[in-house]
Amino acid sequence: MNIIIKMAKLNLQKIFTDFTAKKGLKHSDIRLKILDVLNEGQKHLSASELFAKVRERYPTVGQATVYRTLKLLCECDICRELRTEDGLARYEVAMGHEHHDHIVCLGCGRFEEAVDEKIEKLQIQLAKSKGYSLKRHKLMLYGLCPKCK
Amino acid sequence: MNIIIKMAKLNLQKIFTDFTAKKGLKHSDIRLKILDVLNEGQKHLSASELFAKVRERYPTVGQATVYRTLKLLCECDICRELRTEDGLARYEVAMGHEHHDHIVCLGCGRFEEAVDEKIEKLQIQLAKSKGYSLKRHKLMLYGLCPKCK
DNA sequence: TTACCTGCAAAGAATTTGCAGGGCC
DNA sequence: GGCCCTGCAAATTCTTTGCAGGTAA
Repeated sequence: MNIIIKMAKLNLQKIFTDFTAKKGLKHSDIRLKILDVLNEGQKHLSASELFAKVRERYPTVGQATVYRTLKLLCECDICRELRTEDGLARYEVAMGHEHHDHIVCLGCGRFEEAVDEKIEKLQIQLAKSKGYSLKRHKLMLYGLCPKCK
Repeated sequence: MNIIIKMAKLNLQKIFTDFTAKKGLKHSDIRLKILDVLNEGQKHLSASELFAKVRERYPTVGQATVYRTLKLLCECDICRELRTEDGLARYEVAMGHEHHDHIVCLGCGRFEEAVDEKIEKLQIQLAKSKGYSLKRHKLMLYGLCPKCK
């Protein structure tokens, strides 16, 4: 394993462990395993997809544990939840990655990341003009990709 | 009823009727009633909230019909579906209203509309830079409102 | 020992589907 | 008359909860 990935992984594990400890929870290997699988796998996994991947490697893990762990991971901002149009909650590791938004092809369902600094800044101003202090945002762009146009 | 609202209502009804006719569906008063209730009520109703409102006025309507009608209304772009963080699908009449995005207070849950022309334009460019032609987008801003700051 | 952790199964919640009677064209 | 429409209830799907045995501290 690439040394940088390994360090990132250890780092996330430490952040997670510290978070659960501070919350008064006990140490759990299974939670860390679930974090690993989420971190190594493809992005935008739904809970049940993640559950399937976890089961491949750790066949005894129950799906309630996966749901409970995802909740904790979101609570400490290691991971974030996307609500897609299919109504499923999807998850991605957010910490240690640059912030990004998403662009989805309406033709083939292809899903990629996108970000524009100017838009980010304007969002802060827009919130401010309404009297809000912006904490975060979600932007989804829907269109047709080069192949589907 | 204000004459302008009345005309807008008739207009939406006509668009909807034309759409269902073109789709080979038959005329249905109930669908139009559901559209009216959605159009007159407060924004961002969930399917079950809409169902409750419809039932107040038309006690025999089944909730399956409300769900089916919402699907149709979204298909023809009269209404749009918002996926909020609570996992519920919420609906608002989009046609005949200016496009807008939403800003949500993380403190009290307050929900208002927001829009910025520059952001809109930059989104189109951002999509273009990825090779996509933008059809639509969803932007949600999360922050603290003046009262909750 | 006290609480948390976990898998399992059951419960819940939101939404969809099947069906049978009724209505539009 | 044929096909769509509708309410009802059952089925599905995703997610949460309760429980009983196990485990960290």
